Amino acid sequence: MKRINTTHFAILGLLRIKPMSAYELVKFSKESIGLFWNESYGHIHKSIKNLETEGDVEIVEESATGRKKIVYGVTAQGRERLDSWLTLPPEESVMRNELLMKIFVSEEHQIPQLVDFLQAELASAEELTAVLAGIKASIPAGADRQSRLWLLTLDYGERYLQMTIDWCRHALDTLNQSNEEG
Amino acid sequence: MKRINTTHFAILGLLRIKPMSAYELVKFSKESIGLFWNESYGHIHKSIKNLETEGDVEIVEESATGRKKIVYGVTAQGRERLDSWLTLPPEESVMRNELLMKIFVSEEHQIPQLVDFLQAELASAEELTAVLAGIKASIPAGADRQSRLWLLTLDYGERYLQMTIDWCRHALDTLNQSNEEG
DNA sequence: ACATAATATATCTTTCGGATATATAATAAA
DNA sequence: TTTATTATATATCCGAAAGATATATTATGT
Repeated sequence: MKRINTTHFAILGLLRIKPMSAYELVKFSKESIGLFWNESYGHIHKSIKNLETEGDVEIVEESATGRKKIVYGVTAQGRERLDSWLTLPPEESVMRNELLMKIFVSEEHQIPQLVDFLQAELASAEELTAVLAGIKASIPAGADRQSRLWLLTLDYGERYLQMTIDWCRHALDTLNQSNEEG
Repeated sequence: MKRINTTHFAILGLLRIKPMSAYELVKFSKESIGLFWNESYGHIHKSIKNLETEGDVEIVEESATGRKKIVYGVTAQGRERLDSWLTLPPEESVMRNELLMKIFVSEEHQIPQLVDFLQAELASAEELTAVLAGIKASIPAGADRQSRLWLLTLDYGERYLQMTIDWCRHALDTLNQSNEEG
């Protein structure tokens, strides 16, 4: 079975929302779906060129004067391909959580450094929660259907971060206890 | 800055728990840290050979007769490198959740297929929860310090799945409502 | 007896990540 | 005012990672 370049479809999906340059696309991707969908600049850049060659995206605006900037948009063919891909059941989600992996392979004498990592993780999750709250506040209350879907992904982010915070606190409690017990 | 092959250290960490063949290693990885740490066979196979060349792992057992099987173990040098890597702060966790991405880039008329995907996701999270419960029951109550670390990662898995289940139910409620409203 | 599933190693290609180079415009600091 | 830094912007390279596939043996189920 031929492997699917999912980055292709992520790009089509985001460009359908609004035409963007590669640079803007990377930024928008990070700010909108970045919490649960990782994309790298190198890969996006390569993919967007492939998509252009295949006729799924096209240049809709190019500033010849001043700072160069190439804005891409989705073609009719690209829209069709995207919709067709969206009907396929999603692949299982993959995660690479280095903190969790380190905890699993650590030994007892390494617990103090794990505590440091957990505190940092807790702090960063709390910070991000505040950022999400700000984003949520900026979405109008009388949400149309499209923003209802976005709110669902935002809600996932909030729950994910809260789960992380709760677990970090639990882990810190546990590790501090076992430290005292010696 | 030179990039780090984290698979190398995941392998060292797991092989330190017990010597294994490449095949067993992949299985063990999936069953122990698979929920939050993704590894592929192709990459593990290549990495284990690199590690052998560099002297971080060694063959500890090889069945010449019958079915061929090569069991690897961590060398003293490998243990040192692992411990040194464990002191570094973990990289930010990365995720690729295709379901969430599809929800973000979908349009209103695609909501019915999203409902199907959410139901499948809910069912699979519920199944996995049962599997984790079985694993937890098999760990003795008077846990030593090592298994206390493992319990923490298991606890993370439980919370992650519960969060997923709660969110799926919320999403299904929301989408069914907006369907009725038309 | 036969088919199927589990065990086991090996290889190949494509996808993906991220470091780095280069250049311009806007902003902050000296 | 000049200088330094940050944000915007494209492009390329290479190593890490994913996963499809080939091959062979040993259990297990029908």
